[in-house]
Amino acid sequence: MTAKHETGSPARTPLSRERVLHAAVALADAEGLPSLSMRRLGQELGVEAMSLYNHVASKDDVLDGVVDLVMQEIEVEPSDGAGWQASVRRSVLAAREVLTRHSWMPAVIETRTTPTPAMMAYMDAMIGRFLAGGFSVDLTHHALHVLGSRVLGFTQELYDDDGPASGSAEDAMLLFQQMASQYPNMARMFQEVLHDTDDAILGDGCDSDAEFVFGLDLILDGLERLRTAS
Amino acid sequence: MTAKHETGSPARTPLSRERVLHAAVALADAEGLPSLSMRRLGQELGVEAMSLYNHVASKDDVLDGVVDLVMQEIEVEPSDGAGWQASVRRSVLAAREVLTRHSWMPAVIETRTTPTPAMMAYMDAMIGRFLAGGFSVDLTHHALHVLGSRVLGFTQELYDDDGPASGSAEDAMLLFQQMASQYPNMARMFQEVLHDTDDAILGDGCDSDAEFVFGLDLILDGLERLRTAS
DNA sequence: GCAGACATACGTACACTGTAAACGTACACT
DNA sequence: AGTGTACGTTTACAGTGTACGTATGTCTGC
Repeated sequence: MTAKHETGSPARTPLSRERVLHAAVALADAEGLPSLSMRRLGQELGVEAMSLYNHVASKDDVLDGVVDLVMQEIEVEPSDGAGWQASVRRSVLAAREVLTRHSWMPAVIETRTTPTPAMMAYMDAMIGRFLAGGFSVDLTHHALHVLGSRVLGFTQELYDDDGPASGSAEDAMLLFQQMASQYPNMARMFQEVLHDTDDAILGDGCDSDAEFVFGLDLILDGLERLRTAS
Repeated sequence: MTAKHETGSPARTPLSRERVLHAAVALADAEGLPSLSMRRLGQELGVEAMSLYNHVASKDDVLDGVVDLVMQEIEVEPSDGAGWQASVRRSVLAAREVLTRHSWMPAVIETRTTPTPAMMAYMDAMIGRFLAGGFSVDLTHHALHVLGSRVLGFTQELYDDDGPASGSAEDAMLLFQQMASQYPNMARMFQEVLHDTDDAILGDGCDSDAEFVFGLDLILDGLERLRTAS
């Protein structure tokens, strides 16, 4: 009996994944992360909450999409010949600028378990900058850990473990080759790092305690140098 | 009609704030942060959820208390004469050890807005180590920002703003004097930093963008040194 | 010993959350 | 014209934090 089928309806633009995600970003920007609920989001789009599920799989899916969308705002300029340091610096600051603009992002990212394509692309570009700058793969790996919280403005320790038995060896190999084509630098680093440590594919192949100490000492040494210089 | 008033009840130990908080830590340790709900917590204590509210003000209060409790686990040994670097290092690693043991802590801390006493004490001791090691107040201030995510294993950017008009100038002064007695090093740093910048009491008196760049460059310089050394 | 007072635990209720299932409608293709 | 599919709605459920009113202790003054 809800028959309000006025022919010549106001031609509302149909929902779509993109529209949902954009609305989600806008909502979080405007009213904060807690306001980003499915009902509120639907309301924002003039639609019932459950309708969203025709375009996104779940709220987690929304959050993943939102993260990816925002990460794409970080423009990754090619590294000109001005040296790795300037290049990395600009890139990190670009990321910070975007994440500062969407101040709720760090909190969201920390809840995500799998990195999104845009994050992978960002990391791959970052790794490329270090390698092009004359860093060994090993030192590049360390560098990423040290920058850690700085690269994206939060502690990441991402891809902690991809799940203990999340796939067979063949699956992993396939995934790796697929990754290699899209994220060559990342693939190269993984390959080398995994080769060094005798760990199996399980485990991300780096000792997080050791990485922490490495970064800590790098910072402490830098501070000591500043102290004696003053 | 639920009259089961058996005199000689099993003498259950009465609830208390301490008991609630300890149970909360144990629960989060055992079953993860999402399991830490008021109902579940009451269940763990053999009590209904609402009964907890006789001893804690809210769930936020529980989380604050839990953070403080865990922070107290970090033993802050006095700095022996082995140099500031060793002292700070041990202290940071001690914090990391505790936070690793309670892996849900970083997530909780990020949700807190006001630092707890135990966190203040930890920071005060840390500042003291730098000052005793010959750092200027200014460099100490920078150092804290650089260590940032390292000190406690997460990005803090704490005390963003204590609220724009959260108190009069006299209130702020009183609060400050109270703080000065308990956290002398912190008070000293605040005083000097606030004095340098011409900002009013409002605003934490440090340019977070500048601090970010300072830390970033310190790290990049350290990496460059490692690169040329290899 | 007993009455009243007070702290505390309980049950209920409300406004939220995400989302599973069933339902209706409107358009596209055969 | 018939049919299938896409998509929005409705309803419902199991959670969450917590405000309110009631019942049960336990302790104190007479």
